[in-house]
Amino acid sequence: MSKSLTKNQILVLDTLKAAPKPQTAYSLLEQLKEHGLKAPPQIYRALEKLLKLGLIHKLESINSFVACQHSDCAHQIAGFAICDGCDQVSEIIDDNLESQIRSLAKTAGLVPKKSTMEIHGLCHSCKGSEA
Amino acid sequence: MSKSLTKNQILVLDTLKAAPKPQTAYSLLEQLKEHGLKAPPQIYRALEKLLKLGLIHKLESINSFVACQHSDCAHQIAGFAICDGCDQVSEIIDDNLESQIRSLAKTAGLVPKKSTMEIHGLCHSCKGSEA
DNA sequence: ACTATTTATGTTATAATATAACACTTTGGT
DNA sequence: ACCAAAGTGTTATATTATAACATAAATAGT
Repeated sequence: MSKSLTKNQILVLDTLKAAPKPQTAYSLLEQLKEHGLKAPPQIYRALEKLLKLGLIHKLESINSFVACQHSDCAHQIAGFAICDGCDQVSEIIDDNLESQIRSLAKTAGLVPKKSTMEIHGLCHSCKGSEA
Repeated sequence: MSKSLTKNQILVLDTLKAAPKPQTAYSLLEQLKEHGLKAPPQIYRALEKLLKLGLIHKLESINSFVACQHSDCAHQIAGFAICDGCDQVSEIIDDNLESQIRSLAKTAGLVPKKSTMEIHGLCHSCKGSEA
């Protein structure tokens, strides 16, 4: 029943898992050309499926994708801390965040389905080496 | 000293203020053609300035822009509740959210600069009229 | 096993979003 | 008046994402 992934989906997921930082669809395509992938839809379709499965996340603010750093975020609400210096991203799962979001949604009269939370800034190491 | 806005900036801001829902750069351009605007950079440049002034916000998850619903969000952290049914957006300013974000950033070892928080779902009215 | 249905594939083309670069003008400060 | 900073108009192009179509593979129902 736990349908296994297809070749393209595995290629994309493995590339994301191996990447040190978020990748755009086109950078994935570039890397996967040597594996026979040729056109954007092949990437976008795999990404779409992986997103639905909660195996990867899209960072909306930088049009990029990362592998989920936890086992499976299918129904979790995650936050992301993104360093604008080195592009390092950490995924934050936090119960408070989740309840906070529910409460905000309620205040706004919205039945929440999906949410994105992305914090940009500088990590300590990049902060240190500023001009 | 409080530099006033230029013609293009005012056009874009007024259009956003008058809009019932978030607008893309290109829909703004379309609407402002009758006022003489002709090319994307004219819109994007105005948007960039208005963002910097905190007079508008960008909704990263839908590549769209809204006028700030408060006086001036220059240094505030705002959340957005977006109805996927009718595109209605409400802007949420919440002290808890702000401190939550600071705390998450701290946990991730990040000095925060800017953040986005967007909740998608259905408003009560759209929820009611579902299939 | 056969058939229908769904899901994925490969491909070409194009849509939608955003910026680079350049020549010129306006604005504000001293 | 002069300089510097910010804005303008314009053309071209980069980047991100999807439509559409023909085919193939996997899944499920009977």
